[in-house]
Amino acid sequence: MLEKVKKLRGRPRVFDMGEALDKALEIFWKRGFEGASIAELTEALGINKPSLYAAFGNKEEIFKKALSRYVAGPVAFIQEAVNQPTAYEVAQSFLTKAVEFFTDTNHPKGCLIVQAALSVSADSLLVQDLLTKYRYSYEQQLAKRFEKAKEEGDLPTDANAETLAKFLSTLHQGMSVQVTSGASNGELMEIVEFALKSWPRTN
Amino acid sequence: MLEKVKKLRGRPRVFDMGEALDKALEIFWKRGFEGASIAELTEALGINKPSLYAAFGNKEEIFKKALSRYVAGPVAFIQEAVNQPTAYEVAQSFLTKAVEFFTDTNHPKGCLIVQAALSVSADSLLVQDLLTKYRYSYEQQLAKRFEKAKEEGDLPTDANAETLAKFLSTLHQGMSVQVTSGASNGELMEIVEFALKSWPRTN
DNA sequence: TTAATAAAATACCGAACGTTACATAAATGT
DNA sequence: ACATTTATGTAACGTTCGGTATTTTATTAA
Repeated sequence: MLEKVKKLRGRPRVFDMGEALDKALEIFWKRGFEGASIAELTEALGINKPSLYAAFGNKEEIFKKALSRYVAGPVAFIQEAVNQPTAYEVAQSFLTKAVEFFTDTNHPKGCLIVQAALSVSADSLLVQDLLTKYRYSYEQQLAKRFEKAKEEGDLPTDANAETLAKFLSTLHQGMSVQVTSGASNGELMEIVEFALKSWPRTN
Repeated sequence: MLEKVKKLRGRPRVFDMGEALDKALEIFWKRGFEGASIAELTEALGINKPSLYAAFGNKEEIFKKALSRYVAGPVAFIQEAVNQPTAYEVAQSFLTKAVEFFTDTNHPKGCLIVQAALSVSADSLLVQDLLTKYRYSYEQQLAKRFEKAKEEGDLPTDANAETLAKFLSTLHQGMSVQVTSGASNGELMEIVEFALKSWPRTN
């Protein structure tokens, strides 16, 4: 069994980079990109500003690296949803898992990608745009899955895959707002149940 | 016909306060509460900082006064929706007018109350909370209207007025995010049409 | 003509912002 | 032992932040 710790030269880092990024992620999640200050980040991480900059780069780069952890970890449930056997189950899985995620008390409420840079100053338009593109790419994953469902006869041929995907995406984004405003798991689940009533099926 | 302009003492104000608030509103609408800087506000208004502070107070008070114009003007369509004769028409009016409003090119896209203070620093939690309460009060207006619809036999007795209201509210908030991300009037209208398919009716 | 009033313009306040120079400490390679 | 490498802590950088003290200007009342 190989030891992965190859001894590095120089003074050893006193903090774990992964843990540090997770803490930074939590701050960005709560405060948004601009609402999170470098001072708040370094305080939460227990390190000094030069250490933060040396390890991760400037604020935008710290955010992007925290975002990578977010999409690799918490948000991976989207893949799980897309892999469901039927379009209905894809939609149901996507929405219910989103609700579970949003109301999980182990991390800040709501969705980082939805909220972290919705309204920003002119300095942060690149970050705003980055998150917009992330949202769209997730929506497109759903749309492609529903196109496949039409080919498989699982959705009616007159169903609009893009509209269904955008409908789910819109509900998801709205629920993210709702949960940060205090909506409960139960309330959101009722919304999900109602929203799925009109889901198109072939039989 | 009485002249309303009673001559005031002192140097006359060179800007119109209503117009100034409307311009401030537009900045807050685009940038959010924290994303809008006093410098950007004064530049847009064409006045100096002391004039702004003397006329309206500090940043939070300027925001609140701009917000008052927003709820009295653009957002008045909610009253119109609630006054529709049936629950279905209430929902339809609410969503379609929201889409028209969101995509109106005469002002920034999306909803100020949804977006202006979703993710903020610890300094602006009061503003964040204020907007959350506004959202909830609008949702409650819808819920009360649907309770009335149940009494009138316009909605099934087993319908949950709160859930229906929260469903509409969630869609509204999600569409606000969608439109700031580039969604078109047509795309949102398709979502609205789909969302209304499962609306409960008594016959 | 002068006093009183109120807004304008200039110029500044301390604090916080993101970011970095610089000297020091702790490890390894030779 | 000593050079090299890399992270650390302190302390500062220039800029922007929200907010204001002070002086000047424009108007009305007396």
